[in-house]
Amino acid sequence: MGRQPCCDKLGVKKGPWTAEEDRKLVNFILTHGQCCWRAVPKLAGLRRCGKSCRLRWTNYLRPDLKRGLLNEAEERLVIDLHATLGNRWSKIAARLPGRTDNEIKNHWNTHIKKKLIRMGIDPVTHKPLQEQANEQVSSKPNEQAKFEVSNHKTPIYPCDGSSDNFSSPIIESSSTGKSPPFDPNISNFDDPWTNHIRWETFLENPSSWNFMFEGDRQEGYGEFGLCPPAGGDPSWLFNRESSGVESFSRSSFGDIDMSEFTRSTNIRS
DNA sequence: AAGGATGACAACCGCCTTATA
DNA sequence: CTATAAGGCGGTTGTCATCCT
Repeated sequence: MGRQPCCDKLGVKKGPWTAEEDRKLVNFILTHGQCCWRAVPKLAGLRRCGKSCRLRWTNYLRPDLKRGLLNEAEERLVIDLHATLGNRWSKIAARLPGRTDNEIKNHWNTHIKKKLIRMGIDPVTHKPLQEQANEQVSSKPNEQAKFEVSNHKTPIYPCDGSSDNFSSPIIESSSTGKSPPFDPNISNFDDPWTNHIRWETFLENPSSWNFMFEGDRQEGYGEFGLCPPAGGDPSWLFNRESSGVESFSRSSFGDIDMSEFTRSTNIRS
């Protein structure tokens, strides 16, 4: 037999929470802490599903939540993270203290999406809409089309805080007519840090990428879309399919110390 | 003033993964 | 090992407030 059902579907209340229900839930959580959500409605005296209680607490009642609209810096961070992570709202929310995945998702759909479209940027691919239209017009063999999707560059948004609206993204190079972006022999990345790494050294010297498996770092990389296979081939990083990232840069490695890595790979400049 | 359109966001739904009997 | 519920997540809908005609 499996577990018992999360709640009795009959007699469960739906719809907006009342102040009284909020008070009961907050009192219960503050007194007993977060435990088995299934048990919460009964113990707290609520006619709600445990799932509904969890959602209400995590999205609205948690005392560490920030209220109000996302500020400009938070918005920029959301856009940057979305370019790397896509619609993985919980991962994005994990990088914004006091914000919930639901809140960020709502803000994206109601504000940021429209703002990007007004700026001529596709909110899904983060590419200029014009560039995308051109790509669709020119018919290409499937493999080439697939490559060009993976070859798109994450726009770089100016962070001078000078404007309420963002400037158009700076696309540092065209995505067409180039070898795959992760080809270490070309090292023609848009990100200066990435471009200055001697990737051939990285591939030839397995110890230079051991830093990826120290401590709990691997989990951290997952947050940025990087999922290195333990003991595998370092060239995994250059393969979008296996690494799971559209494009990577210094920020793809989070805020860890990369000095040993850059030293061992003879970083240029 | 009425009512339709739009914006904002809370809440629900359904699916997937993980945990457990 | 299997079946099934819990928990988590992303997509979608519902509701209320405000704006516009």
